[in-house]
Amino acid sequence: MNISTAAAKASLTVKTVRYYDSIGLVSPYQNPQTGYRDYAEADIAKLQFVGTARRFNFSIEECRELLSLYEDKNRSSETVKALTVQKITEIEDRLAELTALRDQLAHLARSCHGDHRPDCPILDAFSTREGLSPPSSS
Amino acid sequence: MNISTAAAKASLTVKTVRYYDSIGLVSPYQNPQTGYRDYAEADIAKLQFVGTARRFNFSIEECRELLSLYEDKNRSSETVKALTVQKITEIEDRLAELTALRDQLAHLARSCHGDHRPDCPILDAFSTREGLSPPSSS
DNA sequence: ATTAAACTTTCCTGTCAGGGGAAGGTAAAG
DNA sequence: CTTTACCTTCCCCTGACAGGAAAGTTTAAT
Repeated sequence: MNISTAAAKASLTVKTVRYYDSIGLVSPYQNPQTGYRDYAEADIAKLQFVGTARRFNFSIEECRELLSLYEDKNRSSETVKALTVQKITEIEDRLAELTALRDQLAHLARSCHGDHRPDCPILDAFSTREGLSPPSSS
Repeated sequence: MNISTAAAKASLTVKTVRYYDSIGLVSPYQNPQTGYRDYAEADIAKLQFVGTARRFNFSIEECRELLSLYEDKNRSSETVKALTVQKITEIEDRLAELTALRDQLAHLARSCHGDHRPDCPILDAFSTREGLSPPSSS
């Protein structure tokens, strides 16, 4: 199967699929005469697997780890669960940060009259940093 | 004031401060003899301003816009408020996505026994994609 | 059979916001 | 005067691809 059909089946772009080959994540058979990649069904399954894991915010390296677990018939589920739980924690940390960020911006927006007068509480808050504690990291 | 003192006062790294000069965001006086940057108090204020805006998730280009508004004595606050409100919307969209992501991962983690048995509902979910609708974009 | 369209390949550059480090010049302290 | 601690520019690296050029291949139409 050619790369564009494979990409379509996995709901990925051709560029992405080629990239996954280049980093050794999902490497299909390559015709020595033409250089064309030839994707088997097993490759499609891997691409779909990676695509789903990526949509779940797993990094490429985490996908590589998950993929090796996926292919390991003697795998145990505890490693996968640990990875997932860790990912959940990361997401919750990010959620807390973003929520604090939104609340502070919303507070600033409420205090800003938003008309043509030159004074602006938002800019003042950014420049003085008094009574304002922006999140430590974004 | 030398660059490392300026960076410390603005709670930024030297690399970051030098980068802000290189892109014309905050450019101090530069001694023609030595090539050393010399930061005035007004430059420090700008660096602090940008640092705060960055911590509030504004992009460099948005910081550039905010900075020009900050320096414009005849500014109106409506532009700043519009930018802030838009940023709040972006953050809320991101919050919704991340919340859905966390819920789905949490659901998968709960269904996984996490022991040494080889079957793993998480990996199964990633490979079959049935009964599972991952967020469209991350 | 020829040609044109539609694929494919590799390679290079760009994104965003800097980080890391080398080579070389300068300033401050002992 | 020497050592240490700065400073400068320059180039490559990050993650996860996207865009596009130049060149080869396959497929469909003529």
